[in-house]
Amino acid sequence: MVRETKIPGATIERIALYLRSLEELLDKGVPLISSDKLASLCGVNSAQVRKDLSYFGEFGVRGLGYEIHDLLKAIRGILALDRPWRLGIVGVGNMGTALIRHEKFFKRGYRFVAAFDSDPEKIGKKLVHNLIIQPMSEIKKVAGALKIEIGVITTPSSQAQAVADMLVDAGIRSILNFSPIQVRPPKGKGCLVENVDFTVKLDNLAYHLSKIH
Amino acid sequence: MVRETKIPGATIERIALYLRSLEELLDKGVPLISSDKLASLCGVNSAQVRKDLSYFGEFGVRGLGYEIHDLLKAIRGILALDRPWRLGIVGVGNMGTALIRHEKFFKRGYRFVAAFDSDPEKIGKKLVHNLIIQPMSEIKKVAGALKIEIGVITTPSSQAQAVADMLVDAGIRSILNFSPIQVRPPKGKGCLVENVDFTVKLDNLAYHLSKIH
DNA sequence: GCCTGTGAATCCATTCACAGCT
DNA sequence: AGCTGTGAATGGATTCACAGGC
Repeated sequence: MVRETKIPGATIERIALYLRSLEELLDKGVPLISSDKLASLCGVNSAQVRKDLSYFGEFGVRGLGYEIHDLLKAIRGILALDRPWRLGIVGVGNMGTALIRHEKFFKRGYRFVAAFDSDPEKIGKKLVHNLIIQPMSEIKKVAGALKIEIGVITTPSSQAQAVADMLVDAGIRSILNFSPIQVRPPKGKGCLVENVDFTVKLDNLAYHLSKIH
Repeated sequence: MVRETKIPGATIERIALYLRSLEELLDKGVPLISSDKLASLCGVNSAQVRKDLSYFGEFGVRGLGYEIHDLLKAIRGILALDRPWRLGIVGVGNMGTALIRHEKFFKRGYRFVAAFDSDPEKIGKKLVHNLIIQPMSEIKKVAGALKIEIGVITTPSSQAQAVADMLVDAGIRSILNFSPIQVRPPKGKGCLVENVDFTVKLDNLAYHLSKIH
């Protein structure tokens, strides 16, 4: 039963992965899956799947496997995706626009409730229904009024740290940073930061490619 | 001296991170840095920095620290960023465009030499100098002719796996996948895949936020 | 005194292997 | 027979702590 004893960070990441495969399976009408099948879909070991899930409870049936519908519901509960999350995005360039248009976000409960940019040309532009680009000076006011929970940074890297500071100052405790610098949260304020630095992934590929030959 | 004995994957990722901080420091004119300072810039332990670097040689001076210019050169050598890498991108939507315009890529030696899309409307459009959108049917021919080394997938997720298969079929052995499904390389062909699934990172934030309350 | 490089110790994560349920 | 749930074993990665050089 939902033991709160030190759940590995890697487990949470994988659970999010299982969610994706399970959603797909349910769409295809598959009702049941074994840890073995799910594992190979996600490219992990089957004991890993079972152990990961076991941190949160017993969701399977011995001899049968997991009822996909139920497991999905359980995972959505675990990841707190059974309720909407309110996002504010800073930096409406190509990357920002791509994220806002990303249909999968909405499906999973992530709602962009505000968008900010420093370019005066862009202020006032409507992105989608209800979402109008506002100046960055409004962040503090808007974040409070709209109860923004997660701040997304898609500015050039030169602005990224300053934007992070503004977000934290506005009371936001969770940041997803897409700019290719490591954003550090102001110490103390207990702000979570996830850096999505894909240039690092590219460097990884380059390294491994150069080893192969 | 460059011992090839099992270098942890995490070490490579961090070395790429150090590279970013060091580039910034050099721009600022800082000539020297200690493992301690570099560590806190990157949010890691200082012993970690030293151990990571020690896998590849001895780059520091006891009592002083690391000469940034030299260390940068060494790291670029380690990550094989001392030569250009030829990329092909498939899917020229907002995300693809954002990547192509990303100035940091070019600076680090990554060159987009070809772009593909399935939308007939987009075929023939010029993105930047020399880069014209081609139909996906051309992937195999073009990949060989232009010696594409890394394939970047920025299509909708429904197309991602099929595109990956096409890339591998075209002889590409390295894929960076931005679509929010886990792309699996066709078994056997020794193809490296890095998945940049930022929806997973968001799920992570949601999970941790919900714990804090 | 300052700071690197590294074996040893610790911590964390993955995998094995099997008891137990259906 | 089939498959889950989990302690025990293994394997990796991080951190400690200190010898050694500037």
